[in-house]
Amino acid sequence: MDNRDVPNILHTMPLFSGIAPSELPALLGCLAATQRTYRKGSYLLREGDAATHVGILLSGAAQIEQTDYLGYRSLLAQLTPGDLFAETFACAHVAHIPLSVQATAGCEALWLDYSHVLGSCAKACAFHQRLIDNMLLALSRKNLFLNAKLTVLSRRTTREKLLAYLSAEAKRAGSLTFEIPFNRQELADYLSADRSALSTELSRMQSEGLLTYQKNQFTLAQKPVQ
Amino acid sequence: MDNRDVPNILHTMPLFSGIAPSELPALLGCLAATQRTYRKGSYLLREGDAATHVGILLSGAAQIEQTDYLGYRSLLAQLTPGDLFAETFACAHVAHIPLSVQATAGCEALWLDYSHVLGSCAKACAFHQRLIDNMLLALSRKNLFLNAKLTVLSRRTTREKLLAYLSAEAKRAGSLTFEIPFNRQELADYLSADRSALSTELSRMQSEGLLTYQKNQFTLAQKPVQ
DNA sequence: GGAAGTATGTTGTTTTTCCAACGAAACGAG
DNA sequence: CTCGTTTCGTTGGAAAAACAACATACTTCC
Repeated sequence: MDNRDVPNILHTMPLFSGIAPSELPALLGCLAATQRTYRKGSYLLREGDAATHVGILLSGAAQIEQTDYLGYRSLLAQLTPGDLFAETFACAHVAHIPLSVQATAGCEALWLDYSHVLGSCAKACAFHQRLIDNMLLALSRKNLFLNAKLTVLSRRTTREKLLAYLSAEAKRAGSLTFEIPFNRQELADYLSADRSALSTELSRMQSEGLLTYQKNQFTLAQKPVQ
Repeated sequence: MDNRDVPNILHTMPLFSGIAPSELPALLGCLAATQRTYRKGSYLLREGDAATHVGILLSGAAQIEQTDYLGYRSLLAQLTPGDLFAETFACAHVAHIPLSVQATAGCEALWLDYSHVLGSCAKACAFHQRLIDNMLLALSRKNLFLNAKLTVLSRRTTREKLLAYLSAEAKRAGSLTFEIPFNRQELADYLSADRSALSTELSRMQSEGLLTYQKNQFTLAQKPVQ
């Protein structure tokens, strides 16, 4: 792949961080990278396809869908340029992709052969190793994110979910006072709860002295002495 | 590390799968592996420790604990011999471990320096690459597991959680009839629901014709014609 | 076989959440 | 400033889940 052909967006992707733009063409060559264009409505991946490649959305938009055994479809994610997809299945040696990726607009995707990602190239290039590091980084970060969300969602009541979420945020901020990146509706969605019930629970907790808040700024009360 | 000193359990660990027992001593040397013994009650890792190493529990038992910002402790996992721990933080380049690992019995652990895991060794050994592959495999498998659980837990009602879980199991089994690996209490725990409410919901769904079950064997009804 | 223990289902009550609807406050555009 | 829009809190009734308590299998172990 010629230097001029390397899409700009790759330079800002976490997957290629630490790799000089000048090295990218050689690396993409190593990886047997191929680029394809898709029309709106066409499929980048179909359920059952072999999980041999890692995809990168370069431009346009696409969405990930899953169909359960009864035929009900659900939307798992919206992809925007720079997003990686299908990487988990390639890494996990899953034979067949259990979901579909459909273009919601005309789009372009770059495909990397996972066996080339993993197998060190004949030239044993240093940036190849960096790529693997970045891949491990991406997977483990996603892991941490999923774990954090799971810790919250495994609580049963809205109050417990809130306390789990807020104390995690306090720990991250290193302070009992902190801001959250969600508005009420987004927080309710994150906690899988109803927005109005969430509002009610929050004001109840405030009246009980568990916490105080204004807009997105929360302050947790100290742990009561036991 | 001498051949005789390689703990047997390593030979059956996914992390070392595909690596011949005869190669293990050299690999462990590459990785600067060190072994330590811990007394019951002592800590293998304390919150705030640097995340530079990956741990493997060789014998005994330990548990992973987390303390939230208010000082409440919660138990995250019980470790048994062969379990990997702290690997996500090392891979994710998290500076400080946000949890503690305490020995619940006398135990032994093997520590691998993550920078050695990643950096290919001077000898560019083939089994080193296999190790990285295994690490990616482990992380992505965990990822798939967390994702599956999250898909279920993000449903709000017990009925929706059940349908999400059961249809995922049906898809995995490739049949509308399948067995689940949980008893009722375990299923309730997995779904973050109450066992008796779960039982009630199951029999209600059966009476509505959504599914049938005996013990752990479930059969989902066909999707109703729309 | 029988006793003890475990797993599952059932029932009625209490608690919590959902839902729909509304009002107040904040915000932005014209 | 005013009008529309969005966000947030509040309310009351409906729905769902939790909870406690008990009944009924099914196991296991002696």
